Amino acid sequence: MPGLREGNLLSTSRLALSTRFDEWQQGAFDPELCPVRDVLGHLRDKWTTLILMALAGQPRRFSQLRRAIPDISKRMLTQTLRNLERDGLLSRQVFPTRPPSVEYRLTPLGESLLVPMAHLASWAEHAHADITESRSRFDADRP
Amino acid sequence: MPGLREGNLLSTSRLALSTRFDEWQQGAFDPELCPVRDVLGHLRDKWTTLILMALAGQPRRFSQLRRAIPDISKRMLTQTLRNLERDGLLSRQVFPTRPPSVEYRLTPLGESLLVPMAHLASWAEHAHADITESRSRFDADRP
DNA sequence: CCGAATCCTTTTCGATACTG
DNA sequence: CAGTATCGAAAAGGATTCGG
Repeated sequence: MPGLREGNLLSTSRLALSTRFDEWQQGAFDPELCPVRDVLGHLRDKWTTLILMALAGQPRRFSQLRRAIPDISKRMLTQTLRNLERDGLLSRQVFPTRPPSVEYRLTPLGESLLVPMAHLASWAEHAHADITESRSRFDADRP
Repeated sequence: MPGLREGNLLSTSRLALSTRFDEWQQGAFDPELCPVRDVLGHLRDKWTTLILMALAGQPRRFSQLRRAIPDISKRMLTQTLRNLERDGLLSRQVFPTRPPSVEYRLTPLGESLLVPMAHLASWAEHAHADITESRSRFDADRP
């Protein structure tokens, strides 16, 4: 009975999120008491998700990542990789070759993030048609 | 056997994400073929998640939302609400009172987003300690 | 009470040039 | 190859003012 299960899942999610919201509100949204904003902060930036996806299947070297994500600049790639390494979501291994090569791979913690990320991606694909239609309707009403 | 189930879930997620990445790469990351970036774009901005959480438990009026999220400006609240309304994630109902009041509530589509959002929030809370520790270690190594 | 419009500050991002 | 440094453009965000 998928309807019932979905209903329960929704109630649970709704309760979980609104309860957390109330708690953070009590604490005036102190980052210490509000892990989500702190932890998920980097996921919001432009390239993080794409990099994590590129590394989901296999480890890659710096220039392989550049080729995999053609429109990223060296600067942004470096910066985003640093942040992810700092958070422990990926590890950086330098091979002492000439010229040097550096390989990036997801840590177990980084891989554990793939699970909720895949849920979200799946939701996005599912909702895409509805959202596109809603946008058209909205834009049509006001020129 | 939770270990096995987690393992399978991880494999599935990894495959799903890396496959999607490959597909988008083939299409040069055309937004038409890459719904996630398009759909999830607004979720990345500073206030969207907080607003959705504030509305998860109950509908609220504009000024109630301002009080619920003390450090948001009127401008940003208006703008973020507009984007969410445009995407069909929430609905806006005007009551013809004096002075006017406007109520915002999640649509079914908006509520369906709560489910993956709750997963992600749960992951963030779970990973918070690891990430904090990783950051300390990283920062300690380089002054 | 709700929100549009304006102005200004801060942050983010990208192009370029340079190093081991 | 894998970065760092610097600079300027662009976008996001905030404060303020005004109007229905």
